[in-house]
Amino acid sequence: MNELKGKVEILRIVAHPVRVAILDELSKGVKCVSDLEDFLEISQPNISQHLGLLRRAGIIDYFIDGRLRCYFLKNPFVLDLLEILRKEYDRELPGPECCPVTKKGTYPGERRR
Amino acid sequence: MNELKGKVEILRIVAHPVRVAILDELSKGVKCVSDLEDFLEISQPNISQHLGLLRRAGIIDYFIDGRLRCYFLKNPFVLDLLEILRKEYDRELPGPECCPVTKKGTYPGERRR
DNA sequence: TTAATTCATTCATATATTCAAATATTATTA
DNA sequence: TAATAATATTTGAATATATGAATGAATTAA
Repeated sequence: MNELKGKVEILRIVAHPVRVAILDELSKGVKCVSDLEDFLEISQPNISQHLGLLRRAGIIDYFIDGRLRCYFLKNPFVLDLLEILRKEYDRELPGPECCPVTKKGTYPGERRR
Repeated sequence: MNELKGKVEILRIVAHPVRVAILDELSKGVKCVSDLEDFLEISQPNISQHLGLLRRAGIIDYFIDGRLRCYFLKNPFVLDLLEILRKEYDRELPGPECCPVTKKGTYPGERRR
């Protein structure tokens, strides 16, 4: 799970509005599928598909409680991801004026001759 | 850029190995396209397409220096994202045994009757 | 002006994703 | 054992994405 490649794959899986909503909800605690049904506005089979994707990617897992499947978060990287998804970003980055050398030894802003 | 929706869209754009590589490189400083060509193993037109995507998403921008286009990072959320992509995660999350109530008032682990 | 450099755009094709609809599975309850 | 509840799987159609190939600016150098 530590190589970049694996994390990019996780990113790809997470990068869907419904799946982010599911993960955000799971970050508050264990939920069964019908809990999720209550607050997502999509069909149960569709929810199930998203859960399957997330589970096969190792992002979530479940245990069985009676006839409920109780899903929970399993992946610490995703927790950090959720955190920055919730964070406020008010400004853009400072411009590049201060920055390093490009290929041929020019500095940004400096005109090559 | 602050609503969740926009960030999920950014995630979707970033979630590609080549684009992560580009962004990681840009996080070190301004680079022109031919700098990127040197260390990515894909064709220039393909690099250009990825740059175009990233630019249209507001993630990067460029200034012109002679005949070079010097690209730089523009989005602070993406900086945080790159940071957690580089971070080490050695353990899984603790299990759910400690956790909140599911829909019908059962506790995880507790059997419903 | 011509040629070279640097980068972008367009197009075609292969592949992947999304979602709905129908159906299946599994555990519990009657 | 049959019925029900909770959830999963499969299939298929629409759409989106990825990438290579070819081509097209724009700028600069000769």
